[in-house]
Amino acid sequence: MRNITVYDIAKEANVSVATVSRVLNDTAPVKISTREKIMSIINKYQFQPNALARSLISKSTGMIGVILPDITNPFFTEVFLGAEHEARDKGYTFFLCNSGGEYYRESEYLSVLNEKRVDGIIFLGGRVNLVRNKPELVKEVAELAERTPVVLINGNLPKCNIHRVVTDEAFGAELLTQHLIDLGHREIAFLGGMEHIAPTVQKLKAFRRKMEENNLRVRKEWIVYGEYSVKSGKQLMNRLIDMAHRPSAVICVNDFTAVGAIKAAVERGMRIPEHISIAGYDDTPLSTTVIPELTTVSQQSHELGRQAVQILHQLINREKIRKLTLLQPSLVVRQSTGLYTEQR
Amino acid sequence: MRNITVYDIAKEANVSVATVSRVLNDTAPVKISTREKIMSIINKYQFQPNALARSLISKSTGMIGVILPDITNPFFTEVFLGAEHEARDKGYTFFLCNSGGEYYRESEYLSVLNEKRVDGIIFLGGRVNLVRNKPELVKEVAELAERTPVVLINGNLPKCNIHRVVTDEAFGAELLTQHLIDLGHREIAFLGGMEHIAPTVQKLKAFRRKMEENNLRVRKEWIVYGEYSVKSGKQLMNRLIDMAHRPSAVICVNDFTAVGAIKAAVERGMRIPEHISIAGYDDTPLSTTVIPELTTVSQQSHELGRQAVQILHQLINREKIRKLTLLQPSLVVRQSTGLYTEQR
DNA sequence: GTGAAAGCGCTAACAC
DNA sequence: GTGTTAGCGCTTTCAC
Repeated sequence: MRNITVYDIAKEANVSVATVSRVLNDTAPVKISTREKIMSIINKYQFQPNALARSLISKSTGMIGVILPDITNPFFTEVFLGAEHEARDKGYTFFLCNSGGEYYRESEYLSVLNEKRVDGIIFLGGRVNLVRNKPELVKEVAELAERTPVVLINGNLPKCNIHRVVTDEAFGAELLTQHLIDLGHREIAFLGGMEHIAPTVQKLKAFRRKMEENNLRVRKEWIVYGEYSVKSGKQLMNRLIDMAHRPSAVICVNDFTAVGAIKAAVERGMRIPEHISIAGYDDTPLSTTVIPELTTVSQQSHELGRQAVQILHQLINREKIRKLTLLQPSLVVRQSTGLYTEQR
Repeated sequence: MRNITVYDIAKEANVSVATVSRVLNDTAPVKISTREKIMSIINKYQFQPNALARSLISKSTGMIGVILPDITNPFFTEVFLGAEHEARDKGYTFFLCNSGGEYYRESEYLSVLNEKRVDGIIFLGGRVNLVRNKPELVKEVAELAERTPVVLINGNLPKCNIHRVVTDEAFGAELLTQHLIDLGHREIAFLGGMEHIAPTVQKLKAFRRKMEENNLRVRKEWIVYGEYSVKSGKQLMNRLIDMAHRPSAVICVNDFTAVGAIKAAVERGMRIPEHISIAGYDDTPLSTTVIPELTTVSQQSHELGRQAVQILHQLINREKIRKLTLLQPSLVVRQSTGLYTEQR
């Protein structure tokens, strides 16, 4: 069965395709009787105009591409939800591109999104989180950004001047550090994350600064790099526990890592926060799921997504808009951090 | 700056658009020297053919729509990952449609996916999980399925004969029930889920059957409906704990609910599994994150997604393929269930 | 109010 | 091997 088109509708209604198009788009007055006739035929066949053909002319697809490293991480999932929420009444739909953080897959997706002529792109993780980037990787995005609106979430690309919406991750880390210091902790460790990933570096730097400000020493063996997973958090925490001298508090690079750390500590018979305070970062749903509930920093993930779409929308409509949107993170104190005690 | 097209390439290379198209698609031999000339111009301008125009002709977009109720639930996220994995080398990309389980939004998405002429649709949750469905809701999907390949995951639509890939949820519930009985439990409760949702009904029925088989009584106040969230699990468990007579084991409708149940029990000073055994369903990443780790049933979520894409792919290529693909769930015993003890 | 026809960017006969 | 041309399904001037 051939697909039904405006021509079929026009023919059956004894009008021209132009008229059908007019009622479809309400783009010019049509005599009420002919409009009704056309509508009834449209309904009869459940006719829906081919969006491809429309987009070819209108040069807009109503599609937004989202490139993110890991759909399995609730942080990204929350960002997506925020984006989706904002996009609802604006009529956008989403291409979800799960890059796994691999650059070649990011490149592939960039290219696909371009071919499919998405109206805009939201980019998270992977190359936009690199401390020092490869020129080719940057160039790919920069060139695409000249044709298609792109916004980076919690990331950056050198010399690119691409629109960004970011939370001040350093500030979040400062909040956390100060919180622990206020609780009386003087020996604090930093767990997880990779040395070449910008958000990690920023947090770590802020942590160090805050410690210094308070005349507290940061032991270098208490800065342990790893990944961003529960598994990694567990391993790293075990390493920490095995040390002759343990910290009384631990800041983890994200909630996943913190949960892993808690698991390791509990398995080794420690009580949290009595024996050790553990803090996460991101305030994912996971943080209220775990026992004890996690003290963490809210990145306003939902809001990040919302704002990104809002900016994209303005960009698509050729409105001028500030390049940088900064959101303030906030400390969320729950049960996994407590007053420093001798009891270790 | 106007968009660059095959015409621009053709002009600069002193050939016709047909030749450009030929090198683009490798659809006919082209003299090597002209091919090279064309390629160099393509590279020079970073030309990428407009997929919209291509799709208009080829009648295939390489896009698959995924409608699911909650991107925040790791079960769906794992299914998506499986789908994405299978789709990689097949060249599909995904429209992610988060319905929130609301029928009107499902309808909207169905309509959008149709207009955008996706090559196939994967449908999870919402209306395909209803015990008794509304004809309009069914009709929408059925009609679309005549034009576009559709596969349902863990769902069904009456009289529709749409392709489905499902896990045998009843069998999973039986495994779980038997497991608890084998541990010596005789008083078991069922927590969470809604009365009109098919997967829940199936599990519950299987639970009852298995109990009967073992001459065990199912108290009706121990079957408590609710939702599928951590919060709901917590509430329901608290209700159970408040009862004069408590069960020694609890089967939860999904992992979220089980985690909530664990939280409630722990907060009330109970130890798991010493005081009460708690089991989940789905084997989401959450189940290894919680303390104690969750005994649960694996739905093979990743495989569900993989198979769905595989079937879609065959459907798209007009291959004949069985309507029903059944996956066997498997019991995953971890720490949250244990031998029945008097200690309560 | 309505129709004829051009054109969006591409592919695929068909001709040479 | 390569060019001409007719669509794919729609929107949009420009006439009338």
